[in-house]
Amino acid sequence: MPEPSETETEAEECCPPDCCDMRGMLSFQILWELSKKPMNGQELAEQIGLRRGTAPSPGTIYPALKELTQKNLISGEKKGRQVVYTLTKEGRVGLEVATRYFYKVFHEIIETAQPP
Amino acid sequence: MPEPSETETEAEECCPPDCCDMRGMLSFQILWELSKKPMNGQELAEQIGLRRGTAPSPGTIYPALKELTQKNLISGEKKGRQVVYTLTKEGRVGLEVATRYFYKVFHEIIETAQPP
DNA sequence: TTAAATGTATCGGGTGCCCAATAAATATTA
DNA sequence: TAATATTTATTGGGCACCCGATACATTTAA
Repeated sequence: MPEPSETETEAEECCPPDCCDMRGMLSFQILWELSKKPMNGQELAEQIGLRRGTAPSPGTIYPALKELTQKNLISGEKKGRQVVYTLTKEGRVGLEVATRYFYKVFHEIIETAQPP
Repeated sequence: MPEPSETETEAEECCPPDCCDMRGMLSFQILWELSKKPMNGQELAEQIGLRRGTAPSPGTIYPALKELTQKNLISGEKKGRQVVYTLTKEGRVGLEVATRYFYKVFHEIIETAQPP
């Protein structure tokens, strides 16, 4: 594996700010990622890490997946040594509702941010 | 004061979903609201409540304001019995950084939500 | 068959958000 | 002045998120 970036000037330009806490919305983000494509725990953590700048650790992601499974919003299927998670029908509906809510609360904030 | 809605069919159509936890981002949201105009605690809670569907309680909003004050991101000025909060210069910078981060993490999600 | 690597899962400890209940300070009204 | 209303603030308890460390299961390599 090559050493991280140097030639890659893009890298991640943006990390969690120290002005305010930016935790939260993990389960929401998991549902959204899984709506794009089914994934196992690690890939999911990586995808979320791509957006957040830092990937959630095992102690964060797996309890969240367990919770969402118990709520019947996602379901996991063993494939070899990994567990691939998929949105359930209930999960799709939930994500839709949650997305509308998220839009209502935050869209104005997003719109004041001009893309780089 | 007139009784709440009945003729007003709009009201709030959207509340926190039960599919996933939507807590978090409070201090971020406070900074954003204060960037629109200086406010006291109650008005701030009402404004946030307008977006979220439910307003944060005193036990939520005042500790957050205290924290932000200690971090020198906002500053409060007593006006009669209320304390009017304003963004500090540091707070403005912080909000900008935080907004860029928030955009990076969530803009795709926002964009998949078609406005009602 | 061991050994190493990969992926899943749990544990203990910490923080921010969240509430209802309560208290305290200030301003207004009686 | 005394009672009421308004606003601020704290307390105690709960939960989701977050981490590093550790353990376990399974697959692959030696």
